[in-house]
Amino acid sequence: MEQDSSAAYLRARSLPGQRVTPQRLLLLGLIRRAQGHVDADEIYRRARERNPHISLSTVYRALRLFKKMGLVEELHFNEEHHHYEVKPPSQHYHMVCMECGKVIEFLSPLIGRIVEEVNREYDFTVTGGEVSLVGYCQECRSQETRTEAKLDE
Amino acid sequence: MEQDSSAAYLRARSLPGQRVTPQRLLLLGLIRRAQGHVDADEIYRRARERNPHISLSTVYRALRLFKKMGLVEELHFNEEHHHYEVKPPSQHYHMVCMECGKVIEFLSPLIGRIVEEVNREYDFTVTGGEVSLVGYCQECRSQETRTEAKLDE
DNA sequence: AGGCAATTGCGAATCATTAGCAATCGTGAA
DNA sequence: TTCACGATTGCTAATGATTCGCAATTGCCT
Repeated sequence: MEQDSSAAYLRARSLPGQRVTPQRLLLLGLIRRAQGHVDADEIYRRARERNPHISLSTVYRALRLFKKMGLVEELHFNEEHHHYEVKPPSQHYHMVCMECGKVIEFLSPLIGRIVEEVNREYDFTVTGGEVSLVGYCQECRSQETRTEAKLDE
Repeated sequence: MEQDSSAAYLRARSLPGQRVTPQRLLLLGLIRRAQGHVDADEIYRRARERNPHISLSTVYRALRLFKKMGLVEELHFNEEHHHYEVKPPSQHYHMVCMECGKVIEFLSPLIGRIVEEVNREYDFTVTGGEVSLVGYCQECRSQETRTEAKLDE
């Protein structure tokens, strides 16, 4: 089952000395099966359903490790906290609705072209990246109940 | 002088009831003249040189206001804190070197094409966005002293 | 000039994330 | 298979960035 395949997966890309623990297996499994991006707290919440004693520190440590191992990608939306997703579920990018917060994923061959261009023009070796567009989705655009929030209120 | 032009600039786009204060003028002036992106702490440091009593809260409040007014753009790099820059100094994007942290700005007409594509394909009205590529710059790529930092060390 | 609401400064609060440390548990060698 | 050592965990406390609460100021409209 998935636990096993994660174990092999993890072990295969571990650096020497790195251990495969049940916590890491659980967390990686959760992120893998979480169709899309999740934040640390969501992962923590789901992990506790399976292992009520798991610690938030462990979640953060695992995320940091997975990121360093290249297994997951850290995303920076408009918010104060980060989101994570397995990498690469094919290179895709995000579009966030400023009204309802919905995140739509998209992909475009043009992005590969941009990366090439940057590599060439600026002599920079691009290893990853993020494209986050913001705007309004169709639903939110149609309802004119766009209550403009004042700053201090 | 710049103070005055900023005053006119600010007043012109203020909502009714919004005030033009010396603090806001100072802060906006600093961001405008800060060729490129700066973070809140850097702005605070520079602002104190001119007004030692200015408060960090005021800096954050002004940034939030300027962002809401559309005067500055908030950038999310790999870090825990945000960066800001005046908007739009022409639509451009960023490339961060993972080794030395240098940020290179670039622009590409392809990005406009992506936005159009997204608008069309997903019925999403894009109002802004961010493209952050990461990789290694030429200098860091050449020095093979790429000391790989272990996670816990 | 005068008054009221917007803004400031300060300190404390909050939120996400990280660090310290003793107890535990994978794992490679015997 | 067992052992021992070091990697990892789970606490809890610390940190760093950002926001809040509130009394004191101060733009700005009349």
